[in-house]
Amino acid sequence: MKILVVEDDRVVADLITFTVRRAGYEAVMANDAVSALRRWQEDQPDLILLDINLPGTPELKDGFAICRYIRRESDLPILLLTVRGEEDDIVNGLEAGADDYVLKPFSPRQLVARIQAVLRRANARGSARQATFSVKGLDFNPKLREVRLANGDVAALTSLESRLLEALMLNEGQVLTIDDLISDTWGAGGGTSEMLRQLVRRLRAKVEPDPANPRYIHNIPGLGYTLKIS
Amino acid sequence: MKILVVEDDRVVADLITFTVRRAGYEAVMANDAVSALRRWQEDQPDLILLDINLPGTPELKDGFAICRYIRRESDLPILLLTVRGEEDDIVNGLEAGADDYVLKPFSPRQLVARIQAVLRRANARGSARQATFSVKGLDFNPKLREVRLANGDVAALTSLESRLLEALMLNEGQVLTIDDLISDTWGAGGGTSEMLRQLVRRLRAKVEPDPANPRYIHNIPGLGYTLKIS
DNA sequence: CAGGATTGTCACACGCTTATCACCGCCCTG
DNA sequence: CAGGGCGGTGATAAGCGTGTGACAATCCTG
Repeated sequence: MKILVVEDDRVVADLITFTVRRAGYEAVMANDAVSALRRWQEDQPDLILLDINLPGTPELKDGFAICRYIRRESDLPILLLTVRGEEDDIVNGLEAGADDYVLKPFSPRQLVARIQAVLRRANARGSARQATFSVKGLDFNPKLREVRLANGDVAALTSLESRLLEALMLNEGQVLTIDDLISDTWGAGGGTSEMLRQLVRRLRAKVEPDPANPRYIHNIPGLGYTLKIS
Repeated sequence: MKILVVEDDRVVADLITFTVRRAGYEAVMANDAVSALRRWQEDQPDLILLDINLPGTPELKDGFAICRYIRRESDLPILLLTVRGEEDDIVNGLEAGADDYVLKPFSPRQLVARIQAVLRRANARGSARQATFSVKGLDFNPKLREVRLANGDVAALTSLESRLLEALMLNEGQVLTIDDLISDTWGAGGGTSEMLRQLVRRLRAKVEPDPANPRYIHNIPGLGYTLKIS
């Protein structure tokens, strides 16, 4: 179990990492918003301890933004660190998608208890949901970023390909517009339609038995793409 | 947005309904398991606030049973009300299919925040369901822009064909004038009657078993077209 | 630093969609 | 019966969206 600790105050951060490590978790640290997102993507933690008050760039002003961003991308459990008395922070944070909160200052035992509770909850939630999407003939494991094709072959996807396929599989049978797919894959205002076309092409090359006659990823001219069988 | 509040303690129940109503939701109350299921079926709420400790019949001993039952039947979001300290309840409830939990006693704002969070998540999940028109022998999915014919064939429609068919299906049995159809398909002041004739022709070619003797799309001379069977 | 994988950019060709023109048959009416 | 409105049919060309190939830029890794 890996925990990402996002906290700008070095002293508090060290205290937290010490605590969680003693409780048997692996700890990764980040001291501002940007490095937090970076660590999140690279280290793939199982839980995030997120300080609300963060120094950061204007567009990622505070922890709420990170909260929302991460919540859009995954169902990773997020535990907020808030200062006692700031109830607005708690409400805002929960609205932004956080799972629970811990008041600073906190006792180590309390912190560990919350972490365990949230992890257990996420576990219950996740076991109900499927960790691996599968459409007929296509098994997709987003964590490993692998698809098992109908013929048994396993194809490794790149990060972008994986995101695109996940977006398509989450909405199997319904049409996603170009803009939807772009923001799902690159984030808000990230990519262009040209980039999407290339990405679709590359994903098809890995996933479709005959990329020229797609069986899964179909284009709806003027609208976007959809994932369906045959 | 309608919320079903299942809570046996009259005082707590009143407090909850007061809170959710002030937040702009409609509230329906049930004070035991049986009436909860009854309200669930009759009032078709959008979310259920479910107290775990309920007095009830043996086979519906507690909230978990209701949780499982409702979860089997629908994907209605369920928010548990649990007493602080009973952590087992939370885990059991989440495993039984609940979406989230709120600890009693709770602050009104926290309750509302949780409700909004759960609704947002359910909304993202449920938008996957597709609306599909169907007239006898014709199944039309406007999102995918495809029709399944009586013989099982699936025909892909173009953007304009899809709009025309949608207009016709929305007004099945009624006569739509040329101008109505033009503005429905091309927008205000967009097309000509000649263009409509061509479009009808192409749509018939895809949808009618015998385009020369239309079974679905009929012309009413001097008026326009109508969609009806045989 | 080299080399590969990943990702972004450009250019082009094909195919489908759609608009427009032309023609024919039908019904109605003067 | 002639003529005109109306609707069905065919063919054609313009236009756009999409697929594709090649290449450059970037990131990551040994």
